[in-house]
Amino acid sequence: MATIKDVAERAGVAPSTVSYVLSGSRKISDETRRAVRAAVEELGYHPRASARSLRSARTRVLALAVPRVSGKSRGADGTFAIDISDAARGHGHDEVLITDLDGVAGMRRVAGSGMADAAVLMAVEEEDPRIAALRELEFPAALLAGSESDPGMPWVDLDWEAAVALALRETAAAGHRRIVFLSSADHEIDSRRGYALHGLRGARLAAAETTAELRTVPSSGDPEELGRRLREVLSVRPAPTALVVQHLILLPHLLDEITALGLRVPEDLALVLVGSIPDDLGGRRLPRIELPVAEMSAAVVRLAIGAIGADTSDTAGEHPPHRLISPRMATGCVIGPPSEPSS
Amino acid sequence: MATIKDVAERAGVAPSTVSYVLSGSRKISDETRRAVRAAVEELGYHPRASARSLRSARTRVLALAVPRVSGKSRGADGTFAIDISDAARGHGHDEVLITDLDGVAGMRRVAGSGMADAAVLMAVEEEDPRIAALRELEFPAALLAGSESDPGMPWVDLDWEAAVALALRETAAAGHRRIVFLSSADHEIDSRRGYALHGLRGARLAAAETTAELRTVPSSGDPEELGRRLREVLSVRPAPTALVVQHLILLPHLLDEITALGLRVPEDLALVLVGSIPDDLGGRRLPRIELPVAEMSAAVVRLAIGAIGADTSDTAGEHPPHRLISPRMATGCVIGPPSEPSS
DNA sequence: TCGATTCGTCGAATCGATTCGATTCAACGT
DNA sequence: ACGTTGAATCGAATCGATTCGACGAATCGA
Repeated sequence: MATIKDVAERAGVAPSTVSYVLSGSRKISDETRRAVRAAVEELGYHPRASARSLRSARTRVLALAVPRVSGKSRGADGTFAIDISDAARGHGHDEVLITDLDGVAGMRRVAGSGMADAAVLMAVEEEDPRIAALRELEFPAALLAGSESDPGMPWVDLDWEAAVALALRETAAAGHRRIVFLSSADHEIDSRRGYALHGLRGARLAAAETTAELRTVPSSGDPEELGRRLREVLSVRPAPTALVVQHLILLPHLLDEITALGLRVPEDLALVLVGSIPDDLGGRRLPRIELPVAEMSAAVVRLAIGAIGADTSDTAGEHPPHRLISPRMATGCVIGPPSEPSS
Repeated sequence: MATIKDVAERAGVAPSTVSYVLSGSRKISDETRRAVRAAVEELGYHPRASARSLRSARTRVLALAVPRVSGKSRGADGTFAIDISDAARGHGHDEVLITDLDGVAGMRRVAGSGMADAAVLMAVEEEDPRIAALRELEFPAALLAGSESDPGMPWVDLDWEAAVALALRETAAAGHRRIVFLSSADHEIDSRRGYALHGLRGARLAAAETTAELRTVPSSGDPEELGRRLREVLSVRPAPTALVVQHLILLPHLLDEITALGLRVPEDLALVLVGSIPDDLGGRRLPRIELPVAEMSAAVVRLAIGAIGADTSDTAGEHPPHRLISPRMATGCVIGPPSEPSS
């Protein structure tokens, strides 16, 4: 493979001159510049990443720590991984995947060997041990999930409170008077995941401002248990006419249960999803609050790259940037009115 | 961050000695070795990846080229990305994601800057331009998909022919006499995707060896069209009792259509999936031929790493290794018998 | 015509780890 | 007593790009 020396020889200049032409950090005569450019072209020269980052102490690589805890589907994680990579490329960076089962070990490896300039952490739990490790290593990072308990770390998250509130508000506005909110699962609430807690808060918010009857039921990681709760809540009379769902992992199973109850969607029961990606739907058009994956990815990459310059020294004074992404209804889907007018 | 020089100073030896202790490539006395080990521990020393790979011309990184064509769901891609990363770690390698919309440009970038030692290409089409680029760049690679038209490239794929044949054979063995095989979509067949063609061949194979009535219908990327074809094929009388599906992207939509026809699964219609990952199912237990993601990932990583040493010179003689993964039924699910005995 | 300034380019040091001789020192044989 | 062998360690070159100080030539003003 061609090196900068080869290019220099071919152009009849010194290697440093080639470097200046490429970086533009010093003025070079038109004539020389043309000669160098031609040599670069002819040899198909590409600077070697390892040499460049050895010298500059910058790799132009972002590390993405993928969650390995069971729970959220890996499908959404993959979607994020791809969109984050795209966003990183937009800033001239590449992305390595950190999939170590021991997340802390993975962080130590990346930070220690200097393979990346910063990390993006997905699906952060409160009190995530990786965050402590990152802080100890003084490694720049941004989180893809809100984290109240960890000030000093930049993060991005969907405004789950607003998202759930919006979904409920829109459902009520469509004319539904008896609405069920199927929130995050028990175990997610128990482990104090931000999206779970904020979703519940959004439901309370919406309940306070509507005259519709609103019942909140936690979901479950166990399909059987989820089915039981669903049957119970839908058997109340008069029956609810709308179901707003935040816990989408078991969505297909949910649809099976609804079908088994003899209910059609959306004729008998309106179904509204909160925070879904198109992949979840498999070609169906259900009304939903989108999870703006591209927007969140772009934001978290910006924060991670922004954290590279800022050292711990000046972090003391300023508080790091956070970003709550506003929810939107997906375009092209409307919530239908209840079948029996109730006003 | 600590360098090898710091470690050497602290241990009272030369940097080269530290290197020899760490690599074990020369004999070092117990005493010195202990001193060096202690210094490494105390300073938390980690060799810098950029320096190491500049010198050794090895990055210990694999590039994963993620497909950006619409079609196959990104969910499965994400699952593969994670499992491939795990497999790579098992061989001491990390994984960068190449998500460039222009796949060839991405390959050129990685190969040119030497950020990775080899590439893994997902979802390869026949006549994939990336393969030509890789060959021209003499960059080691392995493909995650069979490729008859590209000898000279190692690849791994599920044996789709055997998978479809197995699914049909098992369905017939469960007592079904009228079976519909919903194959890959038109556009996949037209673009000569390996899994599509082999799946069809598997259906022909199974048809030749069974007495059951077997009808093959291509799927469609368009939900409406898919619905039309499904209604048509299920309205034949006497009605088919089993549906074997290879095209899983629109599975939820498919289930909706079946429900809309007033059919229950599996009571009225047995449903068997070919090449699915657990994520596809959302908690449901449907009989299916698994897509052995972990096994395929491990195999493709082995091939990619194996291709690193082997240069084009000796590739001329030997043909590169291929690996067809044998299909298996997922455990814990059985195909039910048809409701009206037909024998 | 001579010093000062500017412009364009070069040479050498640097980043951190690896690796190939070279060197030191002890033990050994004659 | 002296050369020989071998074990353990050191020193220096190397990988490829970046960057700072220096240097020669051209240009300017006086």
